[in-house]
Amino acid sequence: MTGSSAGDLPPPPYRAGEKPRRSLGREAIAREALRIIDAEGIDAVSMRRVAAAFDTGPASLYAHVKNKEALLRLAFDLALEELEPVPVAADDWQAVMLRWSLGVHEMLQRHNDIAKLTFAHIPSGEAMLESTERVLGLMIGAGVPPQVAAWSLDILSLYIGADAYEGWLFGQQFGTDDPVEAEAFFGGIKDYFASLPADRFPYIVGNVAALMEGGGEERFRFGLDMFIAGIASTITR
Amino acid sequence: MTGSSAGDLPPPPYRAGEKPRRSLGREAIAREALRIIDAEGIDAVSMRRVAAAFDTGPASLYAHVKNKEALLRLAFDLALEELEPVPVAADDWQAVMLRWSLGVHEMLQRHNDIAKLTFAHIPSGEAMLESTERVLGLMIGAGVPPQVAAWSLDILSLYIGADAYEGWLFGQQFGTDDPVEAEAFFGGIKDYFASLPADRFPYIVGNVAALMEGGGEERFRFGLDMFIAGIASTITR
DNA sequence: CGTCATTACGAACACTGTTCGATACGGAGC
DNA sequence: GCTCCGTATCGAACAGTGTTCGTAATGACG
Repeated sequence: MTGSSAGDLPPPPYRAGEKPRRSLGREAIAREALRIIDAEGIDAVSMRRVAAAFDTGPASLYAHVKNKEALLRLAFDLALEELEPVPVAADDWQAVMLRWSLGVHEMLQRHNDIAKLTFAHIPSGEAMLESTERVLGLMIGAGVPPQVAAWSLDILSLYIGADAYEGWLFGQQFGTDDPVEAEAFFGGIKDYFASLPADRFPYIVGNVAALMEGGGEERFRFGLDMFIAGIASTITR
Repeated sequence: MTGSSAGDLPPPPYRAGEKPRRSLGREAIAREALRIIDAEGIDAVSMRRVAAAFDTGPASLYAHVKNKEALLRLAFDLALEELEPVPVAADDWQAVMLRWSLGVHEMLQRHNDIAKLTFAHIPSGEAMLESTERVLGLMIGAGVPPQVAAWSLDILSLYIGADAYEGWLFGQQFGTDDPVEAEAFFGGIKDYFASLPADRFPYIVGNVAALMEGGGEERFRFGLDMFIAGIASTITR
């Protein structure tokens, strides 16, 4: 792994004023937070819990991190760094965009409910900036109007994060590891839909299967494909 | 300690003289929670706060509501009820869908950060069921494959909720009422983008305006239009 | 040596959601 | 009239939370 605190780039706005003090502090703390997120989820991250990993109290963290919110953002940035960079020489922007989206989605799923931190995150961190730059360039180069390209990137990020978060919430409702209970949960919803009066809700009752099937990766892929196709349709030639 | 009967302490604190006992019922509690959400946001809703509106303690609520989570869901369902029903006689499904989406979006924005409760909510409540039934019927009737229609409704709901939530978060970052601070916030991001090395990030630096402009209603409408057009393109004839 | 900013951290504050146990009350049965 | 019971009420407390304060230790610089 390269130097983790490479500093060619200006620091993101929320880090303005923080000192790049050399101490085993900030990065180690953020990494511990990410570890807890992976193992037990965001709600398990508390200042006391993180501090306990260093055999100290919560007050010790505030010398390195302004907030709990800042700590979580740091942990999120850490997770962002493990995204594969978008290949430089690629030219098929639709394939690149699809692949990049799936990569982000997978990364979010790898880190438990970290998708919750996705919202309202201005892209920051080198990896994210480079991906944005590359995909933006590919789209504009292919003839997508810049405004459309910019908005599309926003919406795409929103969609990826929201789907990953919803997916986690769904997996939370039943034990993901217990297929029996999972079936009971899904079966319950299914039965509820099916039990509706068919004269008032004919389409719901008649399409219970379609409403329930493929709620996971398949649906995500469908939305992705349709969205990318929509972007492509804005190219005027 | 048995000291409770040490002296003649006859006055029952709450029942003294008059009966301030409000009709503490489930609906009243949920309505108060929604009122607090509207006024100060979800994080301001605490059991003590809600209970205080009825001049009592938090324990009193648990006779009517299982959880704080259940309380919030009740409040959310209350907000859902104020959605206008989808007109029965409509036939242009794209117009209906657009109008319905905008209506939901507006409702979410009316209720502060209530969009946070959108995720992983299986459509429940009569209003939501009827909307689902109607829009589903319109799409399928127009030739949209049932699976596409079902997925589209899911994704559409996800998009509406996520955009509303992100919009609230953005409005939270700066005081919505203080345009000076707002400008400072946006200016900060803008400057950060603009300060990136132009040789490494030419497209970001060259499209700062497009990346920042119209982050609100305009972008939401754009995504909506594109998504609906995408659904329409799946109709085979 | 002293100076001084940075880091460490015990203690405390003001909260949070939730549970327990003891009350009070409205009706049903006698 | 009366007891009896299930429900409603709610003070008190528990185990947490994020954060601040004051103080002690640390280490670089002159």
